[in-house]
Parts: sequence; C-alpha cells; structure tokens
Amino acid sequence: MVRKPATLKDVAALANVSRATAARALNSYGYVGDETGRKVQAAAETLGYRGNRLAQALRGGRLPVIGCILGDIQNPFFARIAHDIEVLCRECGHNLVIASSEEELEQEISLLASLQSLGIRGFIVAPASAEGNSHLQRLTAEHVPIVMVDRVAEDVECDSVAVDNEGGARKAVDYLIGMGHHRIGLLQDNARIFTSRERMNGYHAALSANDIKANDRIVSVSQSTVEHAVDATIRLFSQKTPPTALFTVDSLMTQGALLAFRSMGISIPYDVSLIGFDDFNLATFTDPQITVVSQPVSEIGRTAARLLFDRLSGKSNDMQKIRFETKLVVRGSVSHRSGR
Amino acid sequence: MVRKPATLKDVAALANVSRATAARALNSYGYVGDETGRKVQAAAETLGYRGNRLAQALRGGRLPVIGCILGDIQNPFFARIAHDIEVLCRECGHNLVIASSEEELEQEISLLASLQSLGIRGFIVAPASAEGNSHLQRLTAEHVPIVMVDRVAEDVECDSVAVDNEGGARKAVDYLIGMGHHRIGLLQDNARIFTSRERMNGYHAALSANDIKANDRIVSVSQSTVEHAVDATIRLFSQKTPPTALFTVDSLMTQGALLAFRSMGISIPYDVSLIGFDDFNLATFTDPQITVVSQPVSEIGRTAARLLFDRLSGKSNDMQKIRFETKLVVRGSVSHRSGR
DNA sequence: TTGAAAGCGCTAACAG
DNA sequence: CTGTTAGCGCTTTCAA
Repeated sequence: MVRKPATLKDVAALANVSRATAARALNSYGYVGDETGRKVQAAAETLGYRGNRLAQALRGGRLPVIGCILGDIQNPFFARIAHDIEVLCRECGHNLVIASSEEELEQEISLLASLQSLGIRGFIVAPASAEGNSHLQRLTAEHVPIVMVDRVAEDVECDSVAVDNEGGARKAVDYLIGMGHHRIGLLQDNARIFTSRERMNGYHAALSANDIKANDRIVSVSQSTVEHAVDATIRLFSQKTPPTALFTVDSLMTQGALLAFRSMGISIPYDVSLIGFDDFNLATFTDPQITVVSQPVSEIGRTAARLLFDRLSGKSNDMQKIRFETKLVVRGSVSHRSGR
Repeated sequence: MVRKPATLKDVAALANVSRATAARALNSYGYVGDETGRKVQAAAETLGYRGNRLAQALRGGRLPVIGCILGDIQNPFFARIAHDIEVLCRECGHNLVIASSEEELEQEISLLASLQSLGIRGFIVAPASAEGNSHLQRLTAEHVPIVMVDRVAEDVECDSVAVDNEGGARKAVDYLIGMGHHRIGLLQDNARIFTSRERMNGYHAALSANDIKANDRIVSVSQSTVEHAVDATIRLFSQKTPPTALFTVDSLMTQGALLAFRSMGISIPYDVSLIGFDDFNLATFTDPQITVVSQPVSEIGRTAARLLFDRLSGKSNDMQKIRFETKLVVRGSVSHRSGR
C-alpha cells in the first residue's frame, strides 16, 4: 500500500501520449491539441499527479524556495518579519526556509552555503555582522539575489530594507535630555550588529550635540535576550551613581530592563526613566506604559520580500536601499528631572 | 564573472579520475586509494565544490529538509517551538522550512502538498483541525514521517507531542471555583482546534464536578490574536451580569483580555479574576502578576524534532504519544470572592 | 501538433 | 581500487 507518487511517465502512459506532450499539457506551453490536453489533465487528476519540483529544479532553474536568515525568530520583531515574508512568498508560489544565525557569523556562513546547495532561488538576510561579509559578496557576485533586512552590510551591494536607527535613537536620547537627564545609560547589543551600532551612534550624537560627555561606565553590552538584559541592567544600576535614565536598543532588552527594575525595587519613572527602541505588545500593559521608538514593522518584511521577487522577475534594475522612518511614541516611562 | 558552481564532473576532471571515484572520495564510502582520495579532496577544495543536494535528492532519497507547519509563528509559543526545532534540525544536518497554516485546513493541505513535492524528508505539524485529516492520513499511509506537535489529530496514526490540556484547564478552573467563583467566563479559540477543545473540556469538567451549570453566554470564541481577544473580552464583559472570573485558553488571548480590562476600567483582581493557559514573558510585568497554567515549552519542540529524527533513522518502532504535564503557577490575578 | 532523444548532477551496481 | 553505465523525473530542442 506504499503508492509511490505518480510521475509524469505514469500520466503520459495513462493518457497515451509521450512524456513531452504530457509536460506541455500540464505546464501549458507550446502547442497541445485540445483533445489531448484534456486527456492529459484527466489522467493527471486520476493519478493525483503532483510533479517533482526536485527534478524540475535540477533540469531548469532553481527550487521555488526563498531562504531567510534572521538573528532570532523568538524576537517578536523578527517573528513578525518572518511571518510577513512567508505570507508574501506563499502568494508568489514559493516556500520559505527559515534559519537563525543566532548572531554568529560562522553560522550564517554555513547556513548560507547549505541553503545554496539546496538550489534556493534567493535570500533575505539580516546579516549578523555589519562588516566582513565576503560570503555575501561572493553570492552577489554569482548573481544570487539577496535582500538585506533590518540590517545593512555596507560592503555588500544589494537591495536592503532598514529603518533610520540613528535618527530614532537620537530622538529618544534628545527627548531624555530635554527632560533634564544627563546620566543616560545605554543598554546595547554587540556593536558588530548593524542596528546596535547605528543606535549607539544616535545615542552618542545626541549626547555630544548637548555637550554631555559619554561615559563608558553607564553603557552595558548584552546579548539580546530578556535574561541577559536583566543581568546587564542589574550591573548598570548596582553602581554607586547609577544613571537616571536608560535607553535600550531593542524590545527584548527593554523587557529585561523592566524585569530588572522590578526585582531591584527601582520604580519607573520615579527612580529611573526608560525609553526602548522598537515597540512591543505589552509596552502598554505596564504601569506606567513604556515610551518607545517605534518602527513600521508591518512594512519591513513585506517590502523585503517584494524587493526580492521584483529582482527575481527581473523587474527591478538598480539596487534599492530603503530606509523607513521611526517615531518616538511618548507614553509614561519618562519623568522630568529637575536640577543636576 | 558568473562562475557556475563547480560540479562533480569538474572535480573529477581536475583530479583526473572518474566521477564515480570522485563521489566515493567526497562522500567517503566504498574503496578509495589514499593518494587518489587526497587528490580529489584537493581538487574539490580549489574549485569550491559544494555538491548539489538537488541532484543527490533526485537520485536517492529526499532533501535534507524538514517541513514545519504551525498555526502562527507570531504566537510566542509557536515561535519558541519553531526555534527549538530549527536548532535540532541544524544539529542533525537538516534545514527547516517553516510555513504557517493560519489555522486554515485548506491552507494546511496545500502547504503540505507543495512541501511534499519539494522532496522533504519529514514533517512536524500542528494540525489546524482535530478531525477531518485525511490529508495527514494519506501521508502516513505513504510512510512519510510526521510528528504532530501541540495538537493531536485523533484520526491520524503517528508520533505526537502535546500537553495535558484538559488537566491544566481543570486545575485552573478548580482553583477559581475554590476561590469562590461561580460565574467563570471562558475565552476560547475555535473548537476545531485541538488544544482549544481539550481546554474547554477541562473547563466544563471542572464546572460539572462542582455542580455549576455551564452558561453559553459567558463563553466567547475568538481568533487567537490579541486584537480579536480584546473584542471578545469586551463583548463578554459588557453584559448585565458579567463573569467574576475569566479563563483564557492561550497567551495571546490572555494579553487581549488584559488590554480589554484596562480599556474598560476593569481592575484585576478586584473586579475580575484571571487565569490564562500558557505562560508568557510579560505575565510577571503586570501588576498584579498573572496566574497561569504553564507548559514545559522548552521540551515540546525539541521532543518533537527528536521523535522525527528517531523515526527517520528507523530507531523508533511503535508510535510515541507523549503528553507533558502542566502546572498551575499561582501569582496575583485571582482574588477570593466571598458570598454569592 | 506530437514524439524521440538528450541531459541537468549525482549515485550505485557491476565489471574490470 | 577504479571506471563504465544506467537512470532518478523532468524539460526542451529538433524532427517528423
């Protein structure tokens, strides 16, 4: 009872035509007699013919599959992007392979290689590192379509979709300064990561524009998970003179900071003010609600996928480097600090 | 400058051996001379030979790819599972195709078909519907390895990993009743979904064990998104005699209920008590913290993937139907209700 | 309008 | 130990 899936040969046999004819009828190209066409269709139907994409891909082009390499699918930001990409892929008759680099360059490289040997049609990548992307350069040199999402590797020439990270961070820190804060802590990801780096730049730009000199002791680096961020926040706020405000570079870190503050008995916004980059579902559940820099997250994934399919269909010509604006969403986690 | 990737033929030519020998050397099987082996390796190295999985798969078995069809990757529960599955796949030298059924049976069917034609090795599926799974039956009949995760389709004979939904729900509702609640609302997903159904059963079991008769008016059905759950909760609590407690069947719904309560000015746990099925990151951020039924989420994905690889390697014999226990995590969202 | 035949890149008998 | 050969399922010239 182990029926092997029907092949084109089976269909052709049942319809009494050659394999070539059957293929023509099924894929509707070339000349096929009306009557013959119907016969083949019927045969395919009864046999439940599905076609073998593997064979098709081997023969002609590549598999109708897109590869997507992101940092971490558990980050709601990436989950949202992955979801949107998947929907668009489906609309375009493609499937999506999702892989996570876990922010390791090595892993990104090996993932890319293994996906490429699968005969995948194109990639959407959030590069783990802002530089040293010779593996991506090689792919583009071989004309494998790549779109970078959320992060831009400056040394790779391809389409990209990102947001104005520096501007967003700058708005946040400017706002904090405007509220009277001078000791503004920064909780950031590894500076190798493009977004972290740009957001850090925005932070520094805001400080120096306001004649505040940066202080390494109130900058903490942590992996982008809630747990790591908790530790980093505790380190930061266990100092003798802790910051009066904190800027966190992504939503997982913001949540970690929140948890840390709670466990340390530090209350927002009285003891400390907080702004996070990237909005998140529960930012409005807490009391007070959290002020954030929001990104147009619903646009990012869709746009990246659209760029990729445009390129696959040869529609687009020159590289598109898209940057979306960010917005400071003021809620209740920042208080005015008088004096000093 | 468009170097086509090197093929086995190229390697063989460069090494001055036949393709068969080259293949043997590269895949290290059969007899290969020491010297020859080295020559081939070197040739492969210089050419950057990668091998074409497509061709390998066409010839022999299937692609080293696992397909994973879940309800919604944006649900943190599924995101976590997908992540864990991906990690295990990678350890086993496989890639992961992720697709979302969006809880539509039709979509699940077409997804499965399109993935199967990709020559995928096995599937991990959270069936959109508890019944009517002839598409899954067909696959198992063709000996395509399938593992069901989170949800079990009773009419399909394959490995599965799920939790004790009924027991978990029962514990939650028993607890509410023990705290003096009689009008306990239920916010559930479509009853076609296995987990929703089982959790609903637990709810009803608890009620009838305590001689409380069920009341349809305080049961609300909604899609599992925060937005839909907000609306459903508002409907539920706009009645003349609203429930004094609410049990929600998943974490997105719990969050929706939270938002709805906030917008309606209903305060937890004074005006209403709340228990949600499935713990979530921010359940401890709110004030009060939310009491939940927690699942061993870190085990579920890994276990499912392990079952699948065991089956692929022929290690396992009879079907494994694994059920994990759930745990009631008491926090602060339930208050005692005296009288009535 | 249809069929015959070649071949995508690879592996696995089977000879040698 | 190595080469020859056949063929996985499909598409696509080229002839008929």
